[in-house]
Amino acid sequence: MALGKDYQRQDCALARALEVVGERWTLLVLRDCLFGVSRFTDLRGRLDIPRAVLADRLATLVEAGLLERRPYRPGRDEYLPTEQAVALWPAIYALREWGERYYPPDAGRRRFFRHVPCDTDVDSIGRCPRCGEIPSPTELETRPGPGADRTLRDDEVSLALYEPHRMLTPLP
Amino acid sequence: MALGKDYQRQDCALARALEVVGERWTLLVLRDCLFGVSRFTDLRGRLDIPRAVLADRLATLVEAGLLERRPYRPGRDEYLPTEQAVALWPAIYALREWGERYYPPDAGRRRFFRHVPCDTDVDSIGRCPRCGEIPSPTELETRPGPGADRTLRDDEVSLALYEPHRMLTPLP
DNA sequence: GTGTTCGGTTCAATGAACAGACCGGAATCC
DNA sequence: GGATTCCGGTCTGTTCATTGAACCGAACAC
Repeated sequence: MALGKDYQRQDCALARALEVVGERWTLLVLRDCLFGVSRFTDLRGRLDIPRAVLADRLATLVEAGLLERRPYRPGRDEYLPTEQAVALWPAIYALREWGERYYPPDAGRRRFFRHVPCDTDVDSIGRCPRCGEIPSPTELETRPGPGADRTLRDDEVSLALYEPHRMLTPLP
Repeated sequence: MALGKDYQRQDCALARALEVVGERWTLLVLRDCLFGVSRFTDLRGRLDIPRAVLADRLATLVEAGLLERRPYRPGRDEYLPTEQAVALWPAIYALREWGERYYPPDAGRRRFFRHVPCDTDVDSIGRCPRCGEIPSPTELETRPGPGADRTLRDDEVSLALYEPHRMLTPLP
């Protein structure tokens, strides 16, 4: 979100949320983090986002408590989603579903999410039709649908996501 | 969303959705439209948004098919949410809930939503505990909670929303 | 040592957001 | 019917975020 990332004088939970995750790129970064992407270079490879902006968004998210920064090798850090970021999944999923519904590819859905314990795809509100629960992403596996365009991206992360992948597990 | 409102080369329903509703102010405008606000001046009074930006967002939303522009008097138009905008409610609600949970006022929740046919408040995933359904906003009534700050705004719309109000009915 | 990759920071240019002035048509006041 | 007000914008100059490209230091790889 551009100029003035805050919404002063808005006594509203939505405005508070958007102050944290409403900036450009932020939700896409979080989506990838929930998929299991954690390194600067991998995020860069998948989102065509300027380095400076990615660095800024990651720092903002760490400060806001959505990501935890942790070295995975001396001098190299990775960014892992906290519980607060995981709690954002229903909102991300709802936006996804809306986009999938109103802007569908000709070939069909772009992506599916399966509730692993029940071996069942979740429905349009993110509920598992079998157990009736709304699973956390930790219990979901994602896989591409017929509408996925496999020619669009050839970075490592996107290639890995053309196969089924358990969410929140390291990628690629 | 600022500069470059599109996300090229992202084969992803979330990116599609954010291209439409991810710009700054857009979700707040839609939230108010779903509450029942429809006129330029009323939106201006409640969101401290520059006129030019509001005009731009409304035009964009009309073109995208989320709002319908309709004269309510010769020369004066109002903006009414379409079904596509109503379908965005689960996403807006999920973001709201996340904000309400992680950035709560000391006094408690800012706002409640009641499923009118069941006379029951919906839960954190927007479900009515009584009937088990996820109601459309057409069946919801909103009212302020103990965390609402009644001193913050004194525009007509906000004053009206300090009383219970059926969503999608004209306001103020 | 030399080269490469990673994870950034710095920089100038672009363009969106902002506050505030302006403006035209319709209704209202007198 | 003439002046005024209100509504729904547009226009203007300034501020600030985003962008792409260049740069940079630390850690390996050989």
